[in-house]
Amino acid sequence: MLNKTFQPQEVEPRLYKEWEESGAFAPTDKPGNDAYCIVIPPPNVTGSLHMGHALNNTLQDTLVRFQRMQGKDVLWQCGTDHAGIATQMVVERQLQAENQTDRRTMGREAFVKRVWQWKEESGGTITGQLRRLGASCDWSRERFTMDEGLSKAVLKVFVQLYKEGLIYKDKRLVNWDPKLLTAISDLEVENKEVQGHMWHIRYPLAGREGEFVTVATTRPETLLGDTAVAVHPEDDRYKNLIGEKIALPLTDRLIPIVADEHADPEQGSGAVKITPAHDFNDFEVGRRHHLEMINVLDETAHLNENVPLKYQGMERFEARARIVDDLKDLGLLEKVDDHTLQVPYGDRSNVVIEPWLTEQWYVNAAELAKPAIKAVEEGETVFVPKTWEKTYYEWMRNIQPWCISRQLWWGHQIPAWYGEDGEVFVAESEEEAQEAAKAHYGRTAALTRDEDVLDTWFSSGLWPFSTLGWPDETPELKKYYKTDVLVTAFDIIFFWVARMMMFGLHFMKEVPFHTVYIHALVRDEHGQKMSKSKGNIVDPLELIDEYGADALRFTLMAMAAQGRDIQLATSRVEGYRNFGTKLWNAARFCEMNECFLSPDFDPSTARQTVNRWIISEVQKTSAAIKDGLDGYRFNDAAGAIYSFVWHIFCDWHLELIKPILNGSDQDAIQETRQTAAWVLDEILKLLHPFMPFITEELWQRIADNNLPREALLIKTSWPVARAELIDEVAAGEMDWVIRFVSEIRSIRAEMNIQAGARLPLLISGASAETLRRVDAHSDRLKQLARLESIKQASDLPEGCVQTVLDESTLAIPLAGVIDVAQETARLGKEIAKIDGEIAKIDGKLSNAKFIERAPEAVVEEQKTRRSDALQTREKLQEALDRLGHAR
RNA sequence: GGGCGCGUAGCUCAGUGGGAGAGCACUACGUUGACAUCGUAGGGGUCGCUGGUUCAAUCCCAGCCGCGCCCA
Repeated sequence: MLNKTFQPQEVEPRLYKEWEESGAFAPTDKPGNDAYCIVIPPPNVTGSLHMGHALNNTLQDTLVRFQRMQGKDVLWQCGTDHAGIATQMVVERQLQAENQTDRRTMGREAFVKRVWQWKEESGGTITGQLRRLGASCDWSRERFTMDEGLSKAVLKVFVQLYKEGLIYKDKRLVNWDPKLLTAISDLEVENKEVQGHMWHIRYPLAGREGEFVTVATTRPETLLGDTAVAVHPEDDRYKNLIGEKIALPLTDRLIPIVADEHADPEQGSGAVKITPAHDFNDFEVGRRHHLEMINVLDETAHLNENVPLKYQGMERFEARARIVDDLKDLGLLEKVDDHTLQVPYGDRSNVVIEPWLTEQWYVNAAELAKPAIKAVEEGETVFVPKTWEKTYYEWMRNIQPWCISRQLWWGHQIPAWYGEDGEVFVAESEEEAQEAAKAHYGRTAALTRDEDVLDTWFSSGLWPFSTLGWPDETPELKKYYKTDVLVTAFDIIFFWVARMMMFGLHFMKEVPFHTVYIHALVRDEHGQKMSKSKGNIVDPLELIDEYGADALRFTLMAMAAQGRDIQLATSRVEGYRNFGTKLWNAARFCEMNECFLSPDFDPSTARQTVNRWIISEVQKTSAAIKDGLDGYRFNDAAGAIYSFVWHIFCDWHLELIKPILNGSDQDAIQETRQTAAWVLDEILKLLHPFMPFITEELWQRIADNNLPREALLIKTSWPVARAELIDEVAAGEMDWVIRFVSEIRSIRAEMNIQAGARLPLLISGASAETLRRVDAHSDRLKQLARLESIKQASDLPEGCVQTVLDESTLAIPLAGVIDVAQETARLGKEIAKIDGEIAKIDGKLSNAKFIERAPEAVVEEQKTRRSDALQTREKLQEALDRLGHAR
């Protein structure tokens, strides 16, 4: 016997273990099966599960379970990435906390060893949390971006791209993180709006005593690296100064005034200072005018030896204050305005990023982007919702060289070796580099390896094929590439999706997936983005603890409408936990009533209308779920199963069959029990991808009463909708029964009739079919509407409460009991409502153009609606008239 | 400045060129031994505003107002 409620805490770990040990998560490897593959967006190995992961993996797991049940040979390829900067930071912080040491003191080898050690200890956190969510990925194939095979892939890709000229070294401005002491990519920079100042500084003209050009800047400290002042070539105020020199304040340098369209005459004074080594725009100006590039900052953003002695060694913001003071003393500070500006911050370090001149490795992303753009244009890969394709194009068509080197120790070390003269040898191993060097120098040479490592996304960009074994030609690679769908959030379209597309096409000559499903961002219930600093994080694990994994999963699914963010309210999670309880109790009801599935039960042989009807509804629901999931409309799929289980099966079917189960017709009892058990079984299958735990538990518990199951539910076949099981006649008849009961319940409640009182019911004006239905369903009509009797009457007595059902009038004689005024008001309201509807339809039908131009079916529909409404109105009017006689 | 998206019930959100929906919250009443993590019934919306297209607009188009996000 089932308990009153489902206990997720007890059941979830047990079932998960059972699934995993049974091999249910691994591909079946049966020949002839269609392959279906999803690669997981690898979470950071340092990470822990947040709501975004919960949504992302719930969607994937639902798809994967659904496809698996449909007989596909499913691989959900899982793993984690090494998260270069983030992981290195974590370990460095630990070192500092523990023994006040740092990585430089330890040395590279010891440090990297320490990171690996940490990864072994805590790298399992997030995978354990994914298990709690119910994720059915194939753990036996779990990969890590730094493991041997994936590292081999990275080497091969780097070397090949280098040989093809698509990877190269260049000296240009990068986004430099002066705290982490590494370059980072454009994408790792977060621009924040801050309140700052605009300093207007007078730059004295050389050889023209007392004359100035005023420039405005938000970064006065870069003045020391200025190598020009630019004015717009068409700006009449400055035309005559082009070619003149400025005596750069605080230095002894003379710098030219150049004409460049970068100077905007509308902005400030129209003249701008040019610091090519410290500003991306100025860098371009500098190139155009062959200006000197003076780097005035060191790697920690302190002023270096290229500035006057008094400023050397000063921190950048301290230097700013000092320089402003000095300019003021010299009378060169014209004014200071308040100014809002965008300041670049490192997304990991949260310090202000410096554009800094260094030599780094780059990928020619523009070249790799070309086929990646074309593949989406031609529909080889489709984004769902489609609107994200615009975002993808926008980024891909304006793509910049991708800086891939990082001055870190944790990551894939760049396979480049340098000879003593700086000659570079790129090779997959030191031996090969040595050979190349020998060929080059004609002798054995001492080589040193490039110290830097690669951007983490360089390795995760290979994920869809490196995890399948590439560069080896494994059976998995052959079978599962290209993969099916990538499920991810929009914020990593650039970081990851774009790069997988580029690398996939370049190395596999085929897109990595045919569909990219972009899901929502999960926000808090007020629409705020969840963040630690706001303190509005909802921890998915806490929700799982409180409501169970199924409830959380179903909530996310039900709210995962395309193109819209999810605002998560715990009341919704609670509601879907209740849904699980509802199902549990329905199963309990079946158990109590001995509704046990018979292995040879054939739903097409059911004879009872109520059974034929529910069997039809199962088919419709199954089709709706499949439609929803196939179209990535998860909320529609979830809604279909929810309303079927609660509002059709529980609210109506189980109530409607009670009179049969409690009756004496043994054939009917037998058929009804088997049908109910069969429907419950179908429900478990249909709901399994959404709520895997409760369904699997019920699947097994039901078997205890019945017959042993051949397989776990996770391995059971999906119930494909069968059109031949849909009986529209039965559906129409049960719809009538439901409306009958609802009408009576409604008037009882409105007329404040005692809930328990059994009442006699009179029916008049009924057609032969209606009378047949009354007869066929009298037991259930009487029970659900709390009626003592149902009798046909040609004349209704005075003092009845009345309602209209199609052509017939239902009346409850309550002479002397009902409040005539109240009933008059109620009927009056009904009539007014229907009059409104009739008026609206008449408006359309009297419009000649409507008759002329609207499709015939629409006109017909309106006519039918009108005559139905008119019929109801007449009946209601009659009822009202009768009431009048009672006065 | 460029781009994308969103304004539908008190709240959170679906939806559609032709009869306004769900969950939660709210109100009333709880009978029928599956379920109070429940049942039954009910109230509640000028579908942001203004124009246009159309026989017909909450839905399509334009403008405006408000909000969010991405990029510069």
